[in-house]
Amino acid sequence: MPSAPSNGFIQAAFVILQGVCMSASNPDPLAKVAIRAVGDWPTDRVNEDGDIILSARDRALLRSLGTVSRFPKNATVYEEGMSGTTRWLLLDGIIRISHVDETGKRTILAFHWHGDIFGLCENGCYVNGASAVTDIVVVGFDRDAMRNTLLQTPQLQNDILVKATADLRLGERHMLLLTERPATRKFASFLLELIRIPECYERNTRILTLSMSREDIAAYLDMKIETVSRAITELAERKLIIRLSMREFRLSLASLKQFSAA
Amino acid sequence: MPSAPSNGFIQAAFVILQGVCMSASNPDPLAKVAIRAVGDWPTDRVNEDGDIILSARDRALLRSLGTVSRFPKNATVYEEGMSGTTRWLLLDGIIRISHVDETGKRTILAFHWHGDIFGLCENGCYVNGASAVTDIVVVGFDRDAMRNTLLQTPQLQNDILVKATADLRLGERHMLLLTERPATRKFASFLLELIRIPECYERNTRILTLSMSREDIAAYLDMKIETVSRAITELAERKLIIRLSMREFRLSLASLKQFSAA
DNA sequence: CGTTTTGTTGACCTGAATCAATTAGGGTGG
DNA sequence: CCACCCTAATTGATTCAGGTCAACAAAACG
Repeated sequence: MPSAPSNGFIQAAFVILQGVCMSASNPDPLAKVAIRAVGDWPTDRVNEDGDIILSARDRALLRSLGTVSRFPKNATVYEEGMSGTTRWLLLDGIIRISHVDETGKRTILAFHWHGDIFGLCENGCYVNGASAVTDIVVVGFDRDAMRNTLLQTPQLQNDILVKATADLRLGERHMLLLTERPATRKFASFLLELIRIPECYERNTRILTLSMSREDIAAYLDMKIETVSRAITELAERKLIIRLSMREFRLSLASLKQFSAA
Repeated sequence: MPSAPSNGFIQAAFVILQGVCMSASNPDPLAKVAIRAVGDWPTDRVNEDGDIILSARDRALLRSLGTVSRFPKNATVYEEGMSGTTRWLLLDGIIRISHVDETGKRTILAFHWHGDIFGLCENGCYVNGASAVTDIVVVGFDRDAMRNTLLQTPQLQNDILVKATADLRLGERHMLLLTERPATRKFASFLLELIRIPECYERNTRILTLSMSREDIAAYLDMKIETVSRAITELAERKLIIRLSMREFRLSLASLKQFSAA
């Protein structure tokens, strides 16, 4: 059976959480099983939330195949270089995927939300680290069991392929973000990426909620926290955003888009 | 039947090439059909060249499904925003995938070599442009025909999924490259990426051949051509590379790796 | 409340962009 | 084969956006 995480540290986090979180939250987290494909897909494949439409049978398959774990904010799901082949599906909360280079600089390669799959490995080791930005609920799948299942359920495998393709596109968008300049424009474009995530943006009130710290944003955009801070200040001065709190802004969507495209 | 490209310009390039190149090269280009997954994969899935091991039946399927086209150096396969849903498999030569932003800046999101698949689209339009760095041979697949085929051949679909996963990793590596600094170190790491591509690097002689211009390199690394040039000069001065010609260097692998990790 | 962490602001400095001038190659036709 | 042209690449001088270092303010936490 798949994968209670095999590393001692993670084991601990897992066990602690069984106690800490389990009671406080959804008694059947697997009810939430969904795979999300951000982007523009034919409506027969993806519902209005961006979730790929799974058959009852495929949902049941995923449920039977996976093992649920919970981690608290800032816990490590796995570390870079750690051996392991579990693939993870995020049910709830936010994950950051990060890489630390030889000089010690940390880069965040992606944030993930519900319905995202993560856990890239090479030679049986994770190539990046994954840690929780907020409290999270994940499902772990044994890589080989998953592969065997996919080979027997072509439609589900196709859904995963659509997901991978969507993630390729997201990677491209992140790359383009990294090359944007000046810094304020880059940050504005980052905000516009976030409004695509329902968990972050309330359409009616136009309130965007940053769930991550300035440090995480800086690591995602390849900037320094001071520069992020200055970018926020400049956008506020130009009245493109209104600060409601440290991590909540009301956006002037049209002007932001115009500024971002300038 | 799949997809002679529907756009007039491409049609023209295609037709011209039927005459110009067809005779000068492999009479059966489809013999080369292969899908490549760069990275470290179990040896039962990928051969020593990095090509995914396809069954004779799956290779035959791909051949029957695809239409071969040829394009000369610098020709456009498709333009950003162009409508079309053909997915392409590159058989020979080098392709650049590029995006032009609102300010006119061109970013190269990827270079592709034999065995790579390209042609991401959203809402029936290509999200980036693809053009030939060298003369190329490609196979075009109709998206829907391809999808139907994949649903009926789980093993082939799994191979494509492995390919997509490999490309996700390549995207991450590109992202990390973009965040490297200073510029000379970034460029050194770029050279180390290229030695993974058999077409670019001759192991015995340690000669690396850049098939693309300084301009392309700059667009891929998010630098200016002057900065690329200065980086090359610095690496040569430090004796980490020896210039053999404008686009050929002999590498001091160990010192380059050390420098790149500094 | 005091303490610690997180975020902001200011002053200064540096590495890459910019602008400008050459130089080297590659291709063409005489 | 060489002279010419045109493009690609290099080098130099200067500027500037963002990094760095340092002080401070504002939340979060116990």
